[in-house]
Amino acid sequence: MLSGFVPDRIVSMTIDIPSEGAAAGPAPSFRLETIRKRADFLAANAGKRANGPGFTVLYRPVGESPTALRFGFTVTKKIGTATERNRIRRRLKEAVRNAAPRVGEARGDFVVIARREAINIEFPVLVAGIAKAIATLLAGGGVLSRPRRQTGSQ
RNA sequence: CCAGUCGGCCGGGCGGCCGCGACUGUUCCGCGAGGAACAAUCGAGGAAAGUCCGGGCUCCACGGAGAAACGGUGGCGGCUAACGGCCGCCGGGGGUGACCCCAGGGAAAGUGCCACAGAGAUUGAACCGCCGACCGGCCUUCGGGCCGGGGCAAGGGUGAAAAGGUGCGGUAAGAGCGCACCGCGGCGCCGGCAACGGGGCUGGCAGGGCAAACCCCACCGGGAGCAAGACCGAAUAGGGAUGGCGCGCGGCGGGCAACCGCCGCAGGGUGCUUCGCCCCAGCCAUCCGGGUUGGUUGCUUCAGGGCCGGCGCGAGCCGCGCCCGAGAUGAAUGGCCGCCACGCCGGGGAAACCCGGCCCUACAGAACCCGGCUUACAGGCCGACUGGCGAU
RNA sequence: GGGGGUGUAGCCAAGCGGUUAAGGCCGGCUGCUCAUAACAGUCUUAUCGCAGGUUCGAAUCCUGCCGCCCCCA
Repeated sequence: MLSGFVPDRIVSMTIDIPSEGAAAGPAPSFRLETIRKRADFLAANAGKRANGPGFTVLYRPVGESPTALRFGFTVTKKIGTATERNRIRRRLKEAVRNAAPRVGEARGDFVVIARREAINIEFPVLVAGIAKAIATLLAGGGVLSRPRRQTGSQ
């Protein structure tokens, strides 16, 4: 039963993020592995989540996964037109590609869910936000995802 | 120079670093399916959009074909694979003009509707009016006057619309009553492929509007859509076949039999008990078929675009000579930066232009492929033409 | 990819060719009450989603757009 579930909010710890050189300088080579199966997205839904500027990150530590680190991107139709959705997803992917190597050896599935504000957020802010969210999740922080309520009983 | 009309085009450029997808090549890894690295090449649009039409392609249905029903289209001719698209022409309307707009067949096939106002609204009428020729009556100064019967539809008024319009004649007043012109109907003639135009004779006029009301006529349309369709096919559960082992007793029914179904008893489980409820058959092996997640294919080179030459007023057609060519699939074409154009502002200059600064760069993302239509769009370029003003 | 519905005042809505577009809620004012509510009376509020067209006349009919909602694969 889902009734006895109490989401324990964990205090978000501040993590040192190298602020200088966020946008300048060539990003280190990093190959982005993306999630493509619907089942993997649904599985990540049950894990912890952390919010950033213009997005939410879901984390699912997968031990036996063949690839150690994978990222998925979700941009729903409600957010905007096709051009806007494309732009948001590409910027988020690039932000992840710039931010991911700084958090060290991460393992598991991360799903980035975009919000509409992501289209106007400065790119360095996006990169820093992604790095912070990933670090928070890897350190065990974040908020547990609430299970979806089935009936409207109060 | 100002104002305007029409048509066509562009939709920032160059470069650096780090990335993405496809294909080809080389190398490496792997028994293999396949994977990795590197290099070269290519990698969004004029609307890729809306999904409003038309096709190709695929499957389904159907003897060929036609009809009914339903839906669509609607001047004529042409273009086209086809179209509700485009071109040319005709007719009507608007504009000084360039030019623009029009669902533009049929109202004597039938049905229906036309509110309010108005006297009258469709086999239509006389409210205010006009007349006093004709008939009757009264009066008379014998000129005529008045009243009634009656005649009329010109004028007023109502309306979107009131039995052709204007003018002259005519008349008591009037009226296609007569005439001229215009409009309309009928019949020839001429021009044109045709829509239609021109002109002749003739008819005094036959008769309202609405078909984006039902309808009639002509023409067109079978349905669904690449998530179409084809192939491969995991785990788990379930289905079928065969074999092995197992399957309490009795009755009834079916069957040659193996066996199957139903009922009762026995047995087991639950439960304190009566009662009640549930179980009473499978397990294993091999094979087969359906099928979900997933994968492969369809999948991009064809009614393709551009240059050139020829034909056509044009839409287009022909010729091949040359050049070009996205293919993703939780979905590639991106992130950051520099310079320069374009634009704006300020300053200088007679001008070309120079210097400094700043901002903007729209609408928007392929999803099987084409032809159109419609809608969105910062800024800019080119050409043709019209009207006005000025100069020569 | 395919299909359906809907848009009328701040809200819910009727009207589907004919004067000036019902009705209810809300709001304003007045009465009643010591006061509020309720009740009674009265008043205001409409580019009929937008743009063209047909018609004498359009919220209504036709065409093209726009927004919102829903369904199927």
